[in-house]
Amino acid sequence: MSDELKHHLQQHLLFARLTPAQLDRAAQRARLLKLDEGQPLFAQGDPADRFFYVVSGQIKLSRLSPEGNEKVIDIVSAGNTFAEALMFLEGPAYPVNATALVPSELVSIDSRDFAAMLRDSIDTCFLLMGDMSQRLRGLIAEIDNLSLQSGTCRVASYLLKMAPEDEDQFRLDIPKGVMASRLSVKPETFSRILRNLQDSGILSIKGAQVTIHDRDALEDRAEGLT
Amino acid sequence: MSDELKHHLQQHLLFARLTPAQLDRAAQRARLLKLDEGQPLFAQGDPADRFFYVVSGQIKLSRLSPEGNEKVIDIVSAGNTFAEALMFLEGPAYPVNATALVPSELVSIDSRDFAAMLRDSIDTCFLLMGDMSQRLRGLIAEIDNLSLQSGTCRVASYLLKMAPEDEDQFRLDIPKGVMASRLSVKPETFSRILRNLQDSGILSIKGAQVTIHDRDALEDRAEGLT
DNA sequence: ACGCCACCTTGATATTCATCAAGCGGCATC
DNA sequence: GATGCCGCTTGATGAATATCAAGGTGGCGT
Repeated sequence: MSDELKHHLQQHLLFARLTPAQLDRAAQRARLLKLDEGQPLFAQGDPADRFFYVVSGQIKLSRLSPEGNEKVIDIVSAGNTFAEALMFLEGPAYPVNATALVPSELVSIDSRDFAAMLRDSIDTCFLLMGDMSQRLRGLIAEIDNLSLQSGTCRVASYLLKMAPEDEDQFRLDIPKGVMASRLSVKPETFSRILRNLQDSGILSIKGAQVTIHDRDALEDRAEGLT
Repeated sequence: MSDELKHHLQQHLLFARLTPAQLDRAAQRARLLKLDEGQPLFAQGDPADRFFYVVSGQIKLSRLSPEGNEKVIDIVSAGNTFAEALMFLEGPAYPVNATALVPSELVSIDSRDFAAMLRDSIDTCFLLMGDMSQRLRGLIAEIDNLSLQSGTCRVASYLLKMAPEDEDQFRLDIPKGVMASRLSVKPETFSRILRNLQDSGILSIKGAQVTIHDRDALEDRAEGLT
């Protein structure tokens, strides 16, 4: 049982530099959990004493406005961790809601315990700092996107990011409504933007199936050149 | 000379847990620099091999869109560091522009050197991780603000954050145009929002001098209750 | 004190996007 | 196969904010 956990954890960079003894200890304190589709993991404001590694599935991180509007901050997919940066705060509370988009398996790790172990693994500290650094860069890019770019730009660049390099055809792996919120547009607007891109002959969409016809034009849209 | 630098650095948490020898070494490799009003420090995309501590003045961090629009990400004031999180990235490039808003003094520190020193000061690692953690939380709050709140909300909460707890009168310490960009509204819109708040009797503004008449009402606006 | 310049304000208009309301279509259930 | 639900789409309208275009206004140097 603990072996299965170890096996999972070893997949992730954060655990790569631990000694076997440390990994054992981490695995002993870790728990495997399964979530159904739509099942919440934690809510914004809950005390944050654990962080998570996604073995399989997709976890939606979102925030709720007082009026009840939801903004999806990110979708975490298999092989990634989340909430690990909270380990270092004083009275840590999760700043977001976490919900499974599809049936998912997670490993949950005790933050305090892991932090204690970090003191004996400076290499892991550095890995973790690199990780946080990238997240910071990502969030700054996100803010840039939100304040400097139109909805169309955001949709276009997201599609480009989703699309495999060498293949013009692919499937959207998350519901359009969720994707819309991720990009900070309403579902209606998202739909219209996609329609617009189709009418311009840049791509076509059938359900979740996307076919890009003119990648260059799509890149232009992503840059904001009408 | 190096003593002056040491004195400055000791003010900041990041250097609090270094041994005297480590602090000496950091100070030797550090440089003091002065910027005139409006003088750029680095540009978005420049190779990022140093980070900075603000001794006095204000540094504006901003991003530029392809069309030339500027979005102010943050204003760093005396006693704070910035760009330290880039230390852990591979081919680090500054993700923002940095410019002095007023004549400023900075200490610049060699990232690679400091990172090397970090290996011998796990305590400092933890301080740094706490620091990054807070920044992450701040950026998430920022994204929340941008996508879930109106311009008026953002202005109202910013004013509340600026205002001293116990005093209803204070001065805006940065130009309104810069503040507008910080809050992701155009200067015209910013001006109109302020006018609106004045017309509602919530506050009055004369130049940079702000007087809050009804703090409760301002808090309501900040929450989005019209 | 004068004039200049940068910053801010104000007004009129245009654009983007949200909201409201309705219809469509697939998919699961019965 | 009918029923109903949910997610998506489409249309019509409205609100928030940007843009364009003129004025203020204050600070600063001469």
